Amino acid sequence: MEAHAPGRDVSAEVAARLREAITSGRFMPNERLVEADLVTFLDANRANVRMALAMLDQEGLVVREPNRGARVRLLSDVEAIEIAEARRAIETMVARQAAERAGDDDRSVLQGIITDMKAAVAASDPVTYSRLNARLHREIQRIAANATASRLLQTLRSQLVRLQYQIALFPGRPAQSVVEHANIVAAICAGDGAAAEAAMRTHLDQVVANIRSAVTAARAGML
Amino acid sequence: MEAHAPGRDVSAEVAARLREAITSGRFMPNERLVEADLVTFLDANRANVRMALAMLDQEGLVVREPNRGARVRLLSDVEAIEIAEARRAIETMVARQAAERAGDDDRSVLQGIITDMKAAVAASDPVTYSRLNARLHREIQRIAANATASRLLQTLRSQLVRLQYQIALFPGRPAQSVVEHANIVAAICAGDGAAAEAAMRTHLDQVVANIRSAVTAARAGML
DNA sequence: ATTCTCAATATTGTCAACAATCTTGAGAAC
DNA sequence: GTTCTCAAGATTGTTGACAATATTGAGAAT
Repeated sequence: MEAHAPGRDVSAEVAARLREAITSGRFMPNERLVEADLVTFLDANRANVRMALAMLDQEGLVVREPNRGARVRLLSDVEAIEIAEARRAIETMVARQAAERAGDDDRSVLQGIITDMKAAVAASDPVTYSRLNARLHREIQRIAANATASRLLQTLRSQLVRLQYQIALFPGRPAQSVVEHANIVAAICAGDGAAAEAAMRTHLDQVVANIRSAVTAARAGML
Repeated sequence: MEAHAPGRDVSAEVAARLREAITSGRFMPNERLVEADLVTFLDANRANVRMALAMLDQEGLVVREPNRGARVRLLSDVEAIEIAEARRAIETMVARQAAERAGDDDRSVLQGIITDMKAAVAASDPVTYSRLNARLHREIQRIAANATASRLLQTLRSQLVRLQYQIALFPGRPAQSVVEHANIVAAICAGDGAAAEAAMRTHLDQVVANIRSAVTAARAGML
């Protein structure tokens, strides 16, 4: 009857490590993921590696072909845009729910992030800004308290990390983005669900447009 | 250099069979999924059964606990509603895209389904109606040509099949539903994306409301 | 030089045995 | 009668060997 150690699910943990490796760029898109190599890299046995690959396949981060192994999934242009559009559809709903459910402490957290964002923009610090950006979206999800939506958003976003990086570095993008974020926070703090949804949509319209630019730039061989 | 048989992925196929078994009600929510039993039921080896369970866990149809095996996931009330809300967010977008992309042949297909729906309602045939309902939503997805959204919708809907059944049998529901569907189709055929999105939202607002009723009814022990 | 063949290698897929953990039920202790 | 103990059985987790398939590269044929 002891407090029993977590008893973590090994294959899920292996999958988490592999996910992190892929999203952090340790493996490139289309790169082969050879099971034997992953066994040593992830410090796991082959059965768990295979299960992890199956999960990440289901998740859309990896593609498997029978008898030919797994590769990091390479997104086509249209897939990248589709994913960004799906994210927009879900996250606008989340913004509305956050506005309906935010408490006083939640509001001050959000406003604090906006303050830090403005400082980061003033200091021309895109790395810090990118981190605050991620944190703001996470906080909004937490406030919305919609676990299903959060799960969907996490998988959608993990498929786009590489592009997100490039977008955050678009010249002038943070300066514009911080205004959009401030509008979202203002609407949430006012408890105005419709306004929060609209502000989030405006923001994510920009993100979708930027991804369109990014993929056409990539197609033109500029990356 | 021959045309090489598909070379189907066995674990994916096993997962598909198990998914079908769960969504069709062969296994009840919370029912234990013992690996040895699944080996005989699915005619597969344990390695593939375990991979299938991992995939369906990732998909949200199954829950696994370390050293305690897998069960059919039992949705809580809030989870069921969250899933319906997420579906609404995605499918309204799909309706808009379908309106923007529908061709003449697409329009006639959709209108044909509406005609059949009216006939099914007139004949008080909820089973046929339910089938047409599923078919209409599938056709709209096909027309929208958004593979990512279709994939998300498929997994979301698979988690709700049991509830969907009950809702289709709500007295008077088909008669109301057919009007909503006709409005969606009219907007799509008119190429009016905004109207299609609004009509789909109206329709799915009803679905969400019905799921709220269904879960509260279930909680009251009426099912 | 190019293409073809095919054996050697690399890699994935399957399987069964074993280990680790959990669950059950009969009997002991109270 | 109820609770506790713990051994037997049931189930999940891990490992290694083997089979099946794909890839590679050197040499043959043209």
